[in-house]
Amino acid sequence: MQLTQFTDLSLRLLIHLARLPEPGMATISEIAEYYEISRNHLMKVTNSLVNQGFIMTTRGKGGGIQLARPAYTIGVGEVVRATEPNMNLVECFDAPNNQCRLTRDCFLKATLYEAQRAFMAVLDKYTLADAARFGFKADLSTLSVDKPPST
Amino acid sequence: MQLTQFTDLSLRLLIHLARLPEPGMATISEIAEYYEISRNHLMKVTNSLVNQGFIMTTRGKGGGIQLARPAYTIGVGEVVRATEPNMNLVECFDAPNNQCRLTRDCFLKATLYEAQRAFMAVLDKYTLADAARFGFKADLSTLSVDKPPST
DNA sequence: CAATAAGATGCATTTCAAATACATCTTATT
DNA sequence: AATAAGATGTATTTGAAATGCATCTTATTG
Repeated sequence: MQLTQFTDLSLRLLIHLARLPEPGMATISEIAEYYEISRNHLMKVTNSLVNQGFIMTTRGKGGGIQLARPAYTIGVGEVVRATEPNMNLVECFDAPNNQCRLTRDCFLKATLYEAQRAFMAVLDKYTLADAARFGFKADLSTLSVDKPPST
Repeated sequence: MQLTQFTDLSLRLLIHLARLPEPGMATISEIAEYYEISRNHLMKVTNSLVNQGFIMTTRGKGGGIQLARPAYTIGVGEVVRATEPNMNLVECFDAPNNQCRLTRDCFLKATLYEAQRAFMAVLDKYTLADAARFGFKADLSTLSVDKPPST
Protein backbone atom coordinates (compact mmCIF):
# COMPACT_ATOMS: atom_id res chain seq x y z
CA MET A 1 0.00 0.00 0.00
CA GLN A 2 1.99 2.89 -1.33
CA LEU A 3 1.56 6.00 -3.38
CA THR A 4 4.10 6.44 -6.16
CA GLN A 5 7.06 8.70 -5.67
CA PHE A 6 5.57 10.66 -8.53
CA THR A 7 2.56 11.53 -6.37
CA ASP A 8 4.80 12.18 -3.40
CA LEU A 9 6.88 14.63 -5.41
CA SER A 10 3.78 16.27 -6.83
CA LEU A 11 2.57 17.02 -3.34
CA ARG A 12 5.97 18.19 -2.18
CA LEU A 13 6.32 20.49 -5.15
CA LEU A 14 2.93 22.04 -4.51
CA ILE A 15 3.62 22.45 -0.81
CA HIS A 16 6.92 24.04 -1.65
CA LEU A 17 5.21 26.58 -3.86
CA ALA A 18 2.45 27.18 -1.35
CA ARG A 19 5.02 28.07 1.27
CA LEU A 20 6.83 30.67 -0.81
CA PRO A 21 6.21 34.34 -0.15
CA GLU A 22 4.41 36.29 -2.89
CA PRO A 23 4.50 35.91 -5.80
CA GLY A 24 5.29 32.27 -5.02
CA MET A 25 7.56 31.62 -7.94
CA ALA A 26 10.46 29.15 -8.10
CA THR A 27 12.38 27.37 -10.81
CA ILE A 28 12.41 23.64 -11.26
CA SER A 29 16.16 23.56 -10.84
CA GLU A 30 15.93 25.31 -7.50
CA ILE A 31 13.37 22.85 -6.20
CA ALA A 32 15.24 19.84 -7.55
CA GLU A 33 18.31 21.05 -5.75
CA TYR A 34 16.43 21.66 -2.53
CA TYR A 35 15.03 18.13 -2.45
CA GLU A 36 18.16 16.60 -3.95
CA ILE A 37 16.24 14.89 -6.71
CA SER A 38 16.73 14.63 -10.44
CA ARG A 39 15.75 17.73 -12.37
CA ASN A 40 14.45 15.49 -15.14
CA HIS A 41 12.11 13.67 -12.88
CA LEU A 42 10.81 16.85 -11.35
CA MET A 43 10.29 18.17 -14.85
CA LYS A 44 7.88 15.32 -15.52
CA VAL A 45 6.06 16.09 -12.32
CA THR A 46 5.87 19.73 -13.25
CA ASN A 47 4.40 19.06 -16.65
CA SER A 48 1.79 16.77 -15.23
CA LEU A 49 0.79 19.45 -12.73
CA VAL A 50 0.64 22.04 -15.49
CA ASN A 51 -1.60 19.82 -17.58
CA GLN A 52 -3.86 19.23 -14.58
CA GLY A 53 -4.13 22.97 -14.05
CA PHE A 54 -2.53 23.08 -10.61
CA ILE A 55 0.43 25.23 -11.55
CA MET A 56 1.35 27.68 -14.25
CA THR A 57 4.71 28.36 -15.79
CA THR A 58 6.61 31.31 -17.13
CA ARG A 59 9.41 30.55 -19.54
CA GLY A 60 12.61 32.40 -20.09
CA LYS A 61 14.81 34.38 -17.75
CA GLY A 62 13.11 35.32 -14.53
CA GLY A 63 10.52 32.62 -15.14
CA GLY A 64 9.55 29.62 -13.11
CA ILE A 65 6.47 27.92 -11.77
CA GLN A 66 3.68 29.10 -9.49
CA LEU A 67 0.41 27.79 -8.18
CA ALA A 68 -2.33 28.41 -10.72
CA ARG A 69 -4.96 28.77 -7.99
CA PRO A 70 -4.84 29.85 -4.35
CA ALA A 71 -3.54 27.09 -2.09
CA TYR A 72 -6.75 26.92 -0.09
CA THR A 73 -8.69 25.98 -3.24
CA ILE A 74 -6.51 23.00 -4.11
CA GLY A 75 -7.66 19.83 -2.36
CA VAL A 76 -5.14 17.22 -1.36
CA GLY A 77 -7.51 14.51 -2.57
CA GLU A 78 -7.89 16.27 -5.88
CA VAL A 79 -4.13 16.22 -6.38
CA VAL A 80 -3.84 12.56 -5.47
CA ARG A 81 -6.65 11.55 -7.82
CA ALA A 82 -5.07 13.50 -10.66
CA THR A 83 -1.57 12.22 -10.06
CA GLU A 84 -1.66 8.65 -8.85
CA PRO A 85 -1.47 6.44 -11.94
CA ASN A 86 -3.43 3.48 -10.66
CA MET A 87 -6.23 3.59 -8.14
CA ASN A 88 -7.23 -0.05 -8.61
CA LEU A 89 -6.64 -1.44 -5.13
CA VAL A 90 -7.05 -5.01 -6.36
CA GLU A 91 -7.53 -6.75 -9.67
CA CYS A 92 -11.31 -6.69 -9.62
CA PHE A 93 -11.43 -2.87 -9.40
CA ASP A 94 -10.24 -2.85 -12.98
CA ALA A 95 -13.47 -4.21 -14.45
CA PRO A 96 -12.41 -4.58 -18.08
CA ASN A 97 -9.41 -6.71 -17.17
CA ASN A 98 -10.74 -8.48 -14.14
CA GLN A 99 -10.19 -12.23 -14.08
CA CYS A 100 -11.19 -13.00 -10.53
CA ARG A 101 -13.90 -15.63 -10.41
CA LEU A 102 -15.41 -14.27 -7.21
CA THR A 103 -16.29 -10.85 -8.51
CA ARG A 104 -19.96 -11.02 -9.19
CA ASP A 105 -20.90 -11.92 -5.69
CA CYS A 106 -18.01 -10.84 -3.52
CA PHE A 107 -18.58 -8.60 -0.57
CA LEU A 108 -14.86 -7.96 -0.24
CA LYS A 109 -14.95 -5.65 -3.20
CA ALA A 110 -17.56 -3.46 -1.55
CA THR A 111 -15.50 -3.43 1.62
CA LEU A 112 -12.36 -2.33 -0.14
CA TYR A 113 -14.24 0.37 -2.00
CA GLU A 114 -15.65 1.65 1.25
CA ALA A 115 -12.15 1.76 2.73
CA GLN A 116 -10.77 3.60 -0.25
CA ARG A 117 -13.60 6.09 -0.12
CA ALA A 118 -12.85 6.69 3.56
CA PHE A 119 -9.22 7.27 2.65
CA MET A 120 -10.06 9.81 -0.02
CA ALA A 121 -12.65 11.49 2.17
CA VAL A 122 -9.93 12.39 4.65
CA LEU A 123 -7.74 13.83 1.93
CA ASP A 124 -10.74 15.76 0.65
CA LYS A 125 -11.02 17.51 4.01
CA TYR A 126 -7.69 19.24 3.53
CA THR A 127 -6.27 21.70 1.06
CA LEU A 128 -2.74 22.64 0.11
CA ALA A 129 -2.97 25.50 2.55
CA ASP A 130 -3.40 22.98 5.36
CA ALA A 131 -0.72 20.66 4.06
CA ALA A 132 1.75 23.51 3.74
CA ARG A 133 1.34 24.54 7.35
CA PHE A 134 4.53 24.73 9.35
CA GLY A 135 5.04 23.56 12.86
CA PHE A 136 3.67 20.04 12.79
CA LYS A 137 5.47 18.20 15.53
CA ALA A 138 3.02 15.49 16.61
CA ASP A 139 4.38 12.62 18.60
CA LEU A 140 5.06 9.94 16.02
CA SER A 141 3.76 7.26 18.34
CA THR A 142 0.25 8.54 17.67
CA LEU A 143 0.64 8.02 13.96
CA SER A 144 0.52 4.23 13.91
CA VAL A 145 -1.71 2.36 11.53
CA ASP A 146 -2.10 -0.51 13.97
CA LYS A 147 -5.56 -1.42 15.09
CA PRO A 148 -6.41 0.66 18.15
CA PRO A 149 -7.26 -1.30 21.31
CA SER A 150 -10.98 -2.04 21.14
CA THR A 151 -11.62 -1.30 24.82
CA MET B 1 -2.51 3.09 -4.76
CA GLN B 2 -2.68 -0.66 -4.95
CA LEU B 3 -2.47 -3.66 -2.74
CA THR B 4 -0.15 -6.38 -3.99
CA GLN B 5 -1.54 -9.39 -5.77
CA PHE B 6 -0.11 -11.32 -2.86
CA THR B 7 -2.55 -9.63 -0.51
CA ASP B 8 -5.35 -10.01 -3.02
CA LEU B 9 -4.72 -13.74 -3.27
CA SER B 10 -4.45 -14.05 0.50
CA LEU B 11 -7.91 -12.60 0.88
CA ARG B 12 -9.34 -14.69 -1.93
CA LEU B 13 -7.88 -17.84 -0.47
CA LEU B 14 -9.36 -17.12 2.94
CA ILE B 15 -12.74 -16.25 1.47
CA HIS B 16 -12.65 -19.43 -0.53
CA LEU B 17 -12.07 -21.46 2.62
CA ALA B 18 -14.67 -19.52 4.57
CA ARG B 19 -17.26 -20.38 1.95
CA LEU B 20 -16.67 -24.13 1.99
CA PRO B 21 -19.09 -26.37 3.85
CA GLU B 22 -17.77 -28.11 6.97
CA PRO B 23 -15.05 -29.08 7.55
CA GLY B 24 -13.88 -26.33 5.20
CA MET B 25 -10.91 -28.13 3.75
CA ALA B 26 -9.41 -27.73 0.28
CA THR B 27 -6.09 -28.41 -1.37
CA ILE B 28 -3.83 -25.74 -2.77
CA SER B 29 -3.98 -27.36 -6.20
CA GLU B 30 -7.77 -27.20 -6.21
CA ILE B 31 -7.79 -23.52 -5.34
CA ALA B 32 -5.05 -22.67 -7.81
CA GLU B 33 -7.07 -24.36 -10.51
CA TYR B 34 -10.25 -22.62 -9.52
CA TYR B 35 -8.64 -19.18 -9.74
CA GLU B 36 -6.44 -20.15 -12.68
CA ILE B 37 -3.28 -19.01 -10.94
CA SER B 38 0.11 -20.61 -10.44
CA ARG B 39 0.19 -23.31 -7.78
CA ASN B 40 3.65 -22.09 -6.79
CA HIS B 41 2.50 -18.62 -6.11
CA LEU B 42 -0.48 -19.79 -4.12
CA MET B 43 1.88 -21.98 -2.15
CA LYS B 44 3.75 -18.87 -1.02
CA VAL B 45 0.51 -17.26 -0.02
CA THR B 46 -0.49 -20.37 1.88
CA ASN B 47 2.72 -20.51 3.84
CA SER B 48 2.49 -16.89 4.77
CA LEU B 49 -1.05 -17.44 6.04
CA VAL B 50 0.07 -20.49 8.00
CA ASN B 51 2.86 -18.54 9.63
CA GLN B 52 0.45 -15.76 10.51
CA GLY B 53 -1.89 -18.27 12.12
CA PHE B 54 -4.84 -17.74 9.82
CA ILE B 55 -4.95 -21.23 8.37
CA MET B 56 -3.76 -24.69 9.31
CA THR B 57 -2.62 -27.48 7.09
CA THR B 58 -2.83 -31.24 7.01
CA ARG B 59 -0.24 -32.99 4.92
CA GLY B 60 -0.53 -36.23 3.03
CA LYS B 61 -3.44 -37.87 1.30
CA GLY B 62 -6.78 -36.42 2.24
CA GLY B 63 -5.04 -33.35 3.58
CA GLY B 64 -5.35 -29.72 2.65
CA ILE B 65 -5.80 -26.35 4.28
CA GLN B 66 -8.50 -24.94 6.54
CA LEU B 67 -9.14 -21.79 8.48
CA ALA B 68 -7.37 -21.97 11.82
CA ARG B 69 -10.04 -19.82 13.51
CA PRO B 70 -13.74 -19.22 12.83
CA ALA B 71 -14.26 -16.82 9.93
CA TYR B 72 -16.06 -14.27 12.11
CA THR B 73 -12.96 -13.90 14.29
CA ILE B 74 -10.63 -13.03 11.42
CA GLY B 75 -10.63 -9.33 10.66
CA VAL B 76 -10.09 -8.15 7.12
CA GLY B 77 -7.80 -5.40 8.40
CA GLU B 78 -5.82 -7.91 10.38
CA VAL B 79 -5.18 -9.93 7.23
CA VAL B 80 -4.15 -6.90 5.22
CA ARG B 81 -1.74 -5.71 7.92
CA ALA B 82 -0.17 -9.14 8.13
CA THR B 83 0.11 -9.64 4.41
CA GLU B 84 0.82 -6.35 2.70
CA PRO B 85 4.59 -6.02 2.50
CA ASN B 86 4.86 -2.24 2.62
CA MET B 87 2.50 0.09 4.38
CA ASN B 88 4.66 3.20 3.88
CA LEU B 89 2.36 5.37 1.82
CA VAL B 90 5.16 7.82 1.05
CA GLU B 91 8.86 8.04 1.69
CA CYS B 92 8.63 9.88 4.97
CA PHE B 93 6.54 7.11 6.58
CA ASP B 94 9.71 5.05 6.57
CA ALA B 95 11.49 7.09 9.21
CA PRO B 96 14.90 5.37 9.14
CA ASN B 97 15.29 5.90 5.40
CA ASN B 98 13.47 9.15 4.99
CA GLN B 99 15.28 11.78 2.96
CA CYS B 100 12.54 14.32 2.52
CA ARG B 101 13.57 17.72 3.72
CA LEU B 102 10.05 18.72 4.70
CA THR B 103 9.43 16.01 7.22
CA ARG B 104 9.97 17.69 10.53
CA ASP B 105 7.33 20.26 10.01
CA CYS B 106 5.05 18.89 7.36
CA PHE B 107 1.36 18.63 7.97
CA LEU B 108 0.93 16.43 4.92
CA LYS B 109 2.37 13.50 6.77
CA ALA B 110 -0.26 13.77 9.48
CA THR B 111 -2.95 14.03 6.83
CA LEU B 112 -1.81 10.91 5.03
CA TYR B 113 -1.61 9.02 8.29
CA GLU B 114 -5.14 10.05 9.14
CA ALA B 115 -6.32 8.85 5.73
CA GLN B 116 -4.57 5.53 6.11
CA ARG B 117 -6.05 5.08 9.55
CA ALA B 118 -9.51 5.75 8.13
CA PHE B 119 -8.84 3.15 5.47
CA MET B 120 -7.82 0.52 7.98
CA ALA B 121 -10.67 1.40 10.31
CA VAL B 122 -13.14 0.38 7.62
CA LEU B 123 -11.38 -2.93 7.05
CA ASP B 124 -11.37 -3.46 10.81
CA LYS B 125 -15.16 -3.27 10.84
CA TYR B 126 -15.45 -6.44 8.79
CA THR B 127 -14.46 -10.05 9.24
CA LEU B 128 -13.93 -12.87 6.81
CA ALA B 129 -17.47 -13.98 7.51
CA ASP B 130 -18.69 -10.67 6.07
CA ALA B 131 -16.29 -10.73 3.16
CA ALA B 132 -17.30 -14.26 2.25
CA ARG B 133 -20.97 -13.37 2.02
CA PHE B 134 -22.63 -14.24 -1.24
CA GLY B 135 -25.08 -12.14 -3.12
CA PHE B 136 -23.31 -8.81 -3.36
CA LYS B 137 -24.64 -7.16 -6.45
CA ALA B 138 -24.38 -3.43 -5.77
CA ASP B 139 -24.63 -1.08 -8.68
CA LEU B 140 -21.04 -0.43 -9.63
CA SER B 141 -21.79 3.23 -10.25
CA THR B 142 -22.05 3.70 -6.50
CA LEU B 143 -18.56 2.38 -5.96
CA SER B 144 -16.65 5.30 -7.40
CA VAL B 145 -13.74 6.84 -5.55
CA ASP B 146 -14.47 10.23 -7.07
CA LYS B 147 -15.14 13.09 -4.77
CA PRO B 148 -18.87 13.19 -4.04
CA PRO B 149 -20.67 16.41 -5.01
CA SER B 150 -20.37 18.76 -2.05
CA THR B 151 -23.92 20.08 -2.31
C1' DC C 1 19.59 39.65 -32.97
C1' DA C 2 22.71 36.68 -30.46
C1' DA C 3 23.11 34.73 -26.02
C1' DT C 4 21.10 32.81 -22.28
C1' DA C 5 17.62 31.14 -19.10
C1' DA C 6 13.85 28.99 -18.45
C1' DG C 7 10.23 25.17 -19.46
C1' DA C 8 8.41 21.12 -23.02
C1' DT C 9 8.64 16.80 -25.21
C1' DG C 10 9.91 12.35 -26.80
C1' DC C 11 12.49 8.41 -26.39
C1' DA C 12 15.74 5.23 -24.23
C1' DT C 13 17.45 2.96 -20.29
C1' DT C 14 17.72 1.39 -15.58
C1' DT C 15 15.98 -0.28 -11.36
C1' DC C 16 13.63 -2.94 -8.11
C1' DA C 17 9.82 -5.04 -5.99
C1' DA C 18 6.73 -8.37 -7.05
C1' DA C 19 5.54 -12.27 -9.46
C1' DT C 20 6.69 -16.65 -11.32
C1' DA C 21 9.20 -20.82 -12.02
C1' DC C 22 12.01 -24.64 -10.65
C1' DA C 23 13.98 -28.10 -7.68
C1' DT C 24 14.06 -30.56 -3.60
C1' DC C 25 12.57 -31.84 0.83
C1' DT C 26 9.24 -33.32 4.58
C1' DT C 27 5.12 -35.41 6.31
C1' DA C 28 1.21 -38.32 6.20
C1' DT C 29 -1.83 -41.89 4.29
C1' DT C 30 -2.81 -46.23 2.05
C1' DA D 1 6.79 -48.69 -1.20
C1' DA D 2 3.97 -45.54 -3.57
C1' DT D 3 1.55 -41.57 -3.59
C1' DA D 4 -0.52 -37.26 -2.13
C1' DA D 5 -0.19 -33.50 0.09
C1' DG D 6 2.38 -29.24 1.99
C1' DA D 7 7.41 -26.72 2.97
C1' DT D 8 11.42 -24.41 1.69
C1' DG D 9 15.02 -22.23 -0.79
C1' DT D 10 16.78 -20.34 -4.84
C1' DA D 11 16.67 -18.49 -9.40
C1' DT D 12 14.52 -16.02 -13.03
C1' DT D 13 11.24 -13.00 -15.25
C1' DT D 14 8.33 -9.08 -15.59
C1' DG D 15 6.53 -4.57 -15.65
C1' DA D 16 5.69 -0.29 -13.67
C1' DA D 17 8.07 3.37 -12.08
C1' DA D 18 12.03 6.01 -12.00
C1' DT D 19 15.85 8.03 -14.29
C1' DG D 20 18.67 9.77 -17.97
C1' DC D 21 19.54 11.96 -22.36
C1' DA D 22 18.83 14.75 -26.40
C1' DT D 23 16.46 18.18 -28.61
C1' DC D 24 12.96 21.70 -29.11
C1' DT D 25 10.27 25.96 -27.83
C1' DT D 26 9.59 30.31 -25.59
C1' DA D 27 10.94 34.44 -23.36
C1' DT D 28 14.20 37.96 -21.67
C1' DT D 29 18.14 40.84 -21.91
C1' DG D 30 22.03 43.41 -23.39
